[in-house]
Amino acid sequence: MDDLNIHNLENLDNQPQACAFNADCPTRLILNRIADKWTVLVMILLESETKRFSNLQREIGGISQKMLTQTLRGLERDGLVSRKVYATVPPKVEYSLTPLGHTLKDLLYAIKTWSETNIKEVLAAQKSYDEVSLK
Amino acid sequence: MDDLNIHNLENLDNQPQACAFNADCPTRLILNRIADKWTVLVMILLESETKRFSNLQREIGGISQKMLTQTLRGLERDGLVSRKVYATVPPKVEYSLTPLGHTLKDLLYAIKTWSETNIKEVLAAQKSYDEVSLK
DNA sequence: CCGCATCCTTAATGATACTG
DNA sequence: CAGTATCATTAAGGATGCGG
Repeated sequence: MDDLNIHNLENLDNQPQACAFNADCPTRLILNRIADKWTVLVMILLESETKRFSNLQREIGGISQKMLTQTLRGLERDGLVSRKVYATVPPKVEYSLTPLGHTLKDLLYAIKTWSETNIKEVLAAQKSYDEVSLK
Repeated sequence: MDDLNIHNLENLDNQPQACAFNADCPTRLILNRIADKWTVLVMILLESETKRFSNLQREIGGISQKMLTQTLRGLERDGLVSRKVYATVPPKVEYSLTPLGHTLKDLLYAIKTWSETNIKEVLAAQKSYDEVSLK
């Protein structure tokens, strides 16, 4: 695994194919994981405590059962979320962050904080852009 | 604009519809912007210096002209990127981050750093997950 | 050089029904 | 409750050609 195509992102002009900028670099996988519509929301909820499937679905507005399942499976496959099944009737499944998942805490909250801080400015920019486009 | 549905993310159990967890909250727009396949790559390139369209396309492996245009337009609309057209023949268009865009610098680099730091562990987790699934 | 418009293909998501 | 499976729908993306 030491031959992964991971390079320094500095001096990009001298390394046009560096790291994630190379379509074949595995680092792209991480970007595509974070760049998932639901990943951030699911992980922020799991960051504070273990939660059940139905709990997550109730708290995340607009997510379908299919999408939640898909997101959780992807996160589990990436080693960010762990899934614990209780052999009871009815079944009970608990999701939590793995230690690796918890290392994303600061990043997740940075995204949350930036979003909340700058949403108004972004909306204003959109409004302005759209008005100009109408001319 | 003071009536935006932005709430505290703490005590989520008491606020199941808080903020980005509400499908109708505008904060979702920000998540969907960051959760764009190309946003992070484009913005990291523009963070250090102004770049031309063809320059960006050359440096981002795998992005099509259509997707780069679409990403840049979206970022421009959100007030994160500014576009400067030179009325020359042939035309020259320069892209750079706005002051608002620059405020994402730390976040962008946090994503980059986390990705580079943990890519091996994620790949190992995927491999392990896939092997178990085959049984 | 930049990038829009069009057509076409493929991937993502939603809706519904069913199971341990 | 927590899914899986299937089908239908929609959205995303690629390819090509044209125009400022």
